[in-house]
Amino acid sequence: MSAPERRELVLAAASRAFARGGYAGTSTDAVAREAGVSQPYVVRMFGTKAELFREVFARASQAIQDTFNSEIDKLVVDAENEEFWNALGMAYGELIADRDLLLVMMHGFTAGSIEPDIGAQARTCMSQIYSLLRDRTGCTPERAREFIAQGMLLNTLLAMQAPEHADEDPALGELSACAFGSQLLAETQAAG
Amino acid sequence: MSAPERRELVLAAASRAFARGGYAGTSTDAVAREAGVSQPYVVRMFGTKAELFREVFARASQAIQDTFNSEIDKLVVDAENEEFWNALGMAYGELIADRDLLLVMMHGFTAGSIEPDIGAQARTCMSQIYSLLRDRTGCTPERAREFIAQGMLLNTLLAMQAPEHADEDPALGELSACAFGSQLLAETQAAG
DNA sequence: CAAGCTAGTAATCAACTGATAACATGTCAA
DNA sequence: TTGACATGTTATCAGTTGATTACTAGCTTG
Repeated sequence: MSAPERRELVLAAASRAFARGGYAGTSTDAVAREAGVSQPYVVRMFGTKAELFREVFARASQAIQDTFNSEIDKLVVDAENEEFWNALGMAYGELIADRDLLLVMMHGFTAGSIEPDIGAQARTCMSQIYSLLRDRTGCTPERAREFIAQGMLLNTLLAMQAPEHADEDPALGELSACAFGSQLLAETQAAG
Repeated sequence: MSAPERRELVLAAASRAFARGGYAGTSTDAVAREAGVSQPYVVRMFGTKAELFREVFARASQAIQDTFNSEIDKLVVDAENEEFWNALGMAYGELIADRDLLLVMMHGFTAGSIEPDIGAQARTCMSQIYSLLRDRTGCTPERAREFIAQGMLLNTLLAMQAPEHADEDPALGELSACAFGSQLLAETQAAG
């Protein structure tokens, strides 16, 4: 297999592994096993574990921005209209099909105090998403904040596997249903 | 020093340490050094690292619920009134004085896939807070969701040290100011 | 004083981690 | 054919980690 192909394969495996364990909780060996290659190969391919995580995180960040951009391209932009924001929220739902993406983001947001480079990257990511929303929709800071806050709640509920355990806890189920919307909830339950 | 006193001391140290590094990223030795005791003593006092984290997390969870409960006791409950929710949000601000509390919560929310017991506890915590809000204010699921979502955004921004770096990135600064409110922002900047 | 309990520490361990170095294999151009 | 480069692996290492065991000093009670 060619190096770039293998690289993509390892990055995909790393995304799954980091999504599960976070930065500190995932060994390079775990990534290697997930990718079906040897551990030293993973390390040499990316230099350090931190570099590998940063690349995985950068791709997740880019994927989210791409999704928002393409969705805003499609929609009639009207920041005053709740329908518009619902549609944009549904676009975030597309991403939920790839759970790992959001979990990697989530872990990146919390890994900053342990690995300052990751922290800086996480802040840049958040800043870019906020700027994207503001610039392309012309909305108020409050509206953008509310939208992002909703996203953070979804990330958190996903991270704690709330949808999968919704039936065990009525209150948690109600919150999950309310946050994800009923159809997305069914998807995430099936996935978990 | 008596055992219960020492225990409190170690728990406080563990709270600081875990807030910094998260569950996986913090060693029992790091906690021990922070507390000024030996590493084996920390382990024997709590059995395992996971047990220690769970106790730290349980206290953080309880503190947040206590804050909400006592604030709701003080306020005139009116779930339709935005003033009421602003006041409750400000109560969350009291907690920001103890940054570690929120960071421990945040890390607990993401540690579930690595340590299932912690995951279950995190879900219970979220469920209790949601139930508390719903039961004591009589608000709609949507209103409770929005309030919690706002809290998750604050946690995330704190975790990525957004307030401390607000001046380096105008967009991030604007988001932070909007999320925390300007006076709380100043506090968190001073703390960081 | 001696026996026992409490509050600790020092020494040690096996497992794991990220990283390095050395080696193997295949392919392709001169 | 041979040499160089690309794509990997095996072997190895020093440091860290959570946990166990055995020990010690101080207090208290009979």
